[in-house]
Amino acid sequence: MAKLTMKEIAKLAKVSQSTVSRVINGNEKVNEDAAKRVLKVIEDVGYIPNSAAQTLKRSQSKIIGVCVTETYNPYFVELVDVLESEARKLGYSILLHNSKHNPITEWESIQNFIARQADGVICIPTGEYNLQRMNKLGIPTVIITQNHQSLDSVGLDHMQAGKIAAEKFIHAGHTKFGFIGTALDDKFLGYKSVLYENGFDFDLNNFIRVEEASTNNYLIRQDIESYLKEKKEQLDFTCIFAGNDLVALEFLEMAQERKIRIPEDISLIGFDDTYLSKIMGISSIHQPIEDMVKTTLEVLLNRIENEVSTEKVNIKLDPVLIERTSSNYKKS
Amino acid sequence: MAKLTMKEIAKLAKVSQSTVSRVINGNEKVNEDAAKRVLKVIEDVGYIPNSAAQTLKRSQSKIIGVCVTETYNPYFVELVDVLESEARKLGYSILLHNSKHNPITEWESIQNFIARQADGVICIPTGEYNLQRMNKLGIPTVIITQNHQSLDSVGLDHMQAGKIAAEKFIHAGHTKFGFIGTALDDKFLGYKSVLYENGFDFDLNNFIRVEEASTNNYLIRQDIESYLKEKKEQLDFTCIFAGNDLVALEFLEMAQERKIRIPEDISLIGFDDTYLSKIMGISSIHQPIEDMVKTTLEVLLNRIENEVSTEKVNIKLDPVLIERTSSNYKKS
DNA sequence: CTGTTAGCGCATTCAA
DNA sequence: TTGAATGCGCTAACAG
Repeated sequence: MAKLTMKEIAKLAKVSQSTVSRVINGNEKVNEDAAKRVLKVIEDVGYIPNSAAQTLKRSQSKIIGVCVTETYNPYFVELVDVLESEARKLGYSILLHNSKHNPITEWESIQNFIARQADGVICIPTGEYNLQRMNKLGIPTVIITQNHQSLDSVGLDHMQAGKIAAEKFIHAGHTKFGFIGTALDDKFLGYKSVLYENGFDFDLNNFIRVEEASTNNYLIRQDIESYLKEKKEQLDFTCIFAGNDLVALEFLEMAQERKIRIPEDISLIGFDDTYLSKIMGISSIHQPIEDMVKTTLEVLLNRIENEVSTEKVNIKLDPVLIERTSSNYKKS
Repeated sequence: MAKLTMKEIAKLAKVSQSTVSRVINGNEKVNEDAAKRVLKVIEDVGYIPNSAAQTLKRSQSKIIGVCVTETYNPYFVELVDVLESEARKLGYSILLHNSKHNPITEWESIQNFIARQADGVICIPTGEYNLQRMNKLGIPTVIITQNHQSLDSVGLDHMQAGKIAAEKFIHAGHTKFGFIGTALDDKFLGYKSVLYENGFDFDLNNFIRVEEASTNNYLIRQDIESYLKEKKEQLDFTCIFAGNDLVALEFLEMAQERKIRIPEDISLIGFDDTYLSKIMGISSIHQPIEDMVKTTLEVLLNRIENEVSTEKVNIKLDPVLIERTSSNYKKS
């Protein structure tokens, strides 16, 4: 099946090539009879318009470039999944890239999106590295799952998530608090602030630091082990909030190996509410993926369609704690 | 940053547009001085060639369309991940679609790939539905993770996987065998055949049927529950091989709830060797993802570059059993 | 309502 | 070595 062009369809249907274009795009009036003929030929030969040509002509590709940082976390997988199906409903295809937390790769991806004339970009940034450049791109871009003032963004209120976790722990009667995650995380800030407001202290010795780059079980485990080694296996907290479910999971496994009971000895709350937490019975803070995706797409399409460069939009969605067994324990 | 074209680069560098094209593509000789100027301008203004135009002109898009059936199974996620990074190394971008096991969606995706002038297609088919049509597409296509004689394919030897599981169980002293998975699965055939060869019978009452469409924990669980109900909660086997890790996981959870000990009461082997099995300690049959992806890409690129329509290639890779605790038990 | 024409941005042939 | 000219497949303005 050699590739057919409109010209050939036109010849077969005995009309001009522009008429074929008209019936395909269906905006202008075409003689009913001619239209039928054209449609039949298209059907018969299985003609599909060349979108490279359309893109060139229309200066519009109907492509959205999506760049994520990893797919190890099931949360991102679901995000991409929803993104793809929602975008498809709106007539867009997804060009998917995975930066693997590498800013250089990220930038290459963005360049690729530009080269391919993507109408818009949705990005989970690797950090601040490329944000400025992205801003000057001249292509609508929205950040998802995070908030950055310099660009349109829709994320979760991470600060609020931390607060919710802290409140839960405080209400359950805990007095010694732990945190496990990356160094710079609004969740930690929110967590800590609620502790202070309630007269508690956060002891930095109870911060188990996980590297940004620790994106798989094994690496996270190493971070935990090295913490334990440093602390001579002594844990001085009765509850802990984890920056994401992967981290929560590894903490849980580590605890089980050491006969630390969850939640009796240590209560645990994770983040993302992926099925990892579901299968392991880990309480977790839920991110509304569908909402987030739909909102993101709305913001993006709005930028694509009305290029009025109004102020940046920064939307923060609300987190919800999903309670499971890992935090189901009240201190006397 | 308005979008720049070659023409404008040419003007800025005081050369003709074709010269700019020459220095970018670098095949033809260009005056060294002029080349330098062009490169500088490109660098300065951040020019990126419009690949829609290139695609149109070259009849080559450097896009590979990838259509998977789901991303719920982490195995597919990893597959896509590796696919993307390997394809990128080879200068290709991935257009990713998710058919969600719907043949209509699948066909739409393929059409989209054609419209976008994809140079090749890699597909995990939803079934036999679109295979014939795909074959007549005139665009190189290879099936991954499955084998179909009518198209190029690279998959695992599922039959062999079933055999390995059966052998393991037989050697461990089992005499009553179970299987959980979809109805038509070569793994089951392999499994059964080894049982027969060794003088055992497979009792179809021990086949827990999971629907093809049961692609998440909840649906799988329903299939299991309805089986248990039918059998009045009586399980007449001491070992079971699961068609994939998700299914194995649900079986495990169901068993735990019912105080059925794994592996003491029932030994379990899963399939795919995803991290689900790793975190749950489920023995599982490993699929060599990297091998599979690289081989697939090799086959595909070979088709793209030399359109010699030789015989179909059907490659079957070897499965390997990764033993964990869920099968670590010898019947006396 | 329809055909002719121009041109999107680029690679490439042909002259110079 | 280089510029001018052509055309990839399509949309859209224009003239009929």
